[in-house]
Amino acid sequence: MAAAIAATIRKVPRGRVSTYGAVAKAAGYPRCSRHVSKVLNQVCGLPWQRILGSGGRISLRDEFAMEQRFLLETEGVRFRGRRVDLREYEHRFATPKRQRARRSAAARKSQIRK
DNA sequence: CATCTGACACTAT
DNA sequence: TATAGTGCCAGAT
Repeated sequence: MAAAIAATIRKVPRGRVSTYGAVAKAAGYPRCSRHVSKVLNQVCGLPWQRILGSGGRISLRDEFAMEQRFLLETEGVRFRGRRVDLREYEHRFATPKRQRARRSAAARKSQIRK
């Protein structure tokens, strides 16, 4: 799985970005956004700067966030304040086909919520 | 095998 | 819109 995630991340072309959730989903693990972060942190050789939080937010510490932002701008990605225009830069992964048990996440949730 | 952890996502304030 | 709290999954320890 870690490999799948890493591979997915590697698919993001230069000048493009993606989000943890999107990567996780594309890799076939819809709810494992957190693992994406772990993979990024452990696996070397990944375009980590192209992975952002939901909505294009940077979840890194200021120093690293600055670094990431710099790198991305170098690749041609423009920032809108503290965020990135995902509308334009979010990379669209090919159909994963592995659409894993998306179960009734919503159902389960609503059951708990109300 | 049991617990802790993580660069998150999502909802409610 | 920004901040805080809660849920989640699988890898590491």
